[in-house]
Amino acid sequence: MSYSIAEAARRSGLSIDTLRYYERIHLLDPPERDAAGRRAYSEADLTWLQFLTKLRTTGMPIRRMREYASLRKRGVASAARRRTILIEQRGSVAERIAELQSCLDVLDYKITNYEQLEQGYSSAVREVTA
Amino acid sequence: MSYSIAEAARRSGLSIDTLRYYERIHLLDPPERDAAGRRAYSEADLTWLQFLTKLRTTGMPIRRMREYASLRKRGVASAARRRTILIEQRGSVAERIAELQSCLDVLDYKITNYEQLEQGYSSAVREVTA
DNA sequence: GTACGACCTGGAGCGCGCTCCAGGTCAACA
DNA sequence: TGTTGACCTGGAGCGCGCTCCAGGTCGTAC
Repeated sequence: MSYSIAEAARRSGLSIDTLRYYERIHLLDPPERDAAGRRAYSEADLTWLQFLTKLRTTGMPIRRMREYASLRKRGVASAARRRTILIEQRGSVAERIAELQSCLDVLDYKITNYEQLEQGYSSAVREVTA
Repeated sequence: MSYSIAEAARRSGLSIDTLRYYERIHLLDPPERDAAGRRAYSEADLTWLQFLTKLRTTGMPIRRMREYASLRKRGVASAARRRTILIEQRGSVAERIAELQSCLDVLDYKITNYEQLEQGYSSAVREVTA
């Protein structure tokens, strides 16, 4: 089973342009081509794309994804290095979550203030007009 | 008490250039100037900068921060609208946290696999070489 | 009085991650 | 046979959020 670029885009959630772009920058190996020279993405290509989008969502820069991609081509020998990259990324995601949590607290505090203002608590005015 | 731009940068964690940039794009009202025409940031300026950096950390685009900033200048009348913006942002932060959590799960799964590989579980090879 | 360092301005430049475009090929269908 | 539509290529362009630069002004220290 293989997929046209449109189908691969639909399934991966990336745009057609982005798929070609990822190939150009060696994030994705060139997929097979059909008789007419059109890209035919394999199941494995899609799995890899899915993982790439996860990495992207974590905020991993493309340059780092490329490093990971190139290590992957070197097979099992590169497993330790790849693991290190993932562990680092896990750390940075955890940090980011903590950071967002703290922002969430600030937002909650502010929102509460606005609500108190709405309810006529004059003590909230100081905060809201600050 | 007022602060030089260098001091304000140090305290806010933003660069000097960024402070001037924020002023230029009306995220920050022009601070007072000292006798020599140099910026003199007030305590209130710093408080606002601190809040701005929180918003930025949540991923709020600058255009939206500008909207918030301009509402703030309109005083209490704009409080409801500002509250709405913050509530929306809280929602998007919560979503983002959830998304990151799910990425964390994927990373953990992958990392576990790499560790099993290291320990000689051949069943992990399939995953790692995929 | 001159050297220094912090600050000023307007404007150009940059890195990132796409996104769009022109001009072309090809297979399928009316 | 002609038109459509999906796909191709190489390369330019874009929006974001800064970041850097040249050339200038001030106040202080020697």
